[in-house]
Amino acid sequence: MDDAYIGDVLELVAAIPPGRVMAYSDIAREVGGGPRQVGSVMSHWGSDVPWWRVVRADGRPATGHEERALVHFAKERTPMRPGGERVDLREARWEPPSIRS
DNA sequence: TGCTTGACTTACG
DNA sequence: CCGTAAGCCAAGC
Repeated sequence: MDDAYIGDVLELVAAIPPGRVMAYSDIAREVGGGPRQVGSVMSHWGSDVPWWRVVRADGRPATGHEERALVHFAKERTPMRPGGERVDLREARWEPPSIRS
């Protein structure tokens, strides 16, 4: 768990556009490591980035932050599934532009 | 060194 | 769709 890794994760999270989200597994595939590591980084150093734009694989917000995340989702008009508890990943999932040609 | 833990996933029934 | 079980990666004790 080095600073470079932490920086990569936070940087990527900070790059997620409003109204869009990324799953822990998505971030893990981008920066390396596993989803749990990404979760660990977020829990320790994610307080100053748009953490609510990082959701679980099923579209539910991070454990322990469901309520606060929903407020932000409503404010950003994030596409939600019927029921409003989970993000509609099909619509809101964001792919970093770093894939370049 | 070995076991437990955690902002997680995926596979199954 | 829901709950359970197993897999995973690294850190903490």
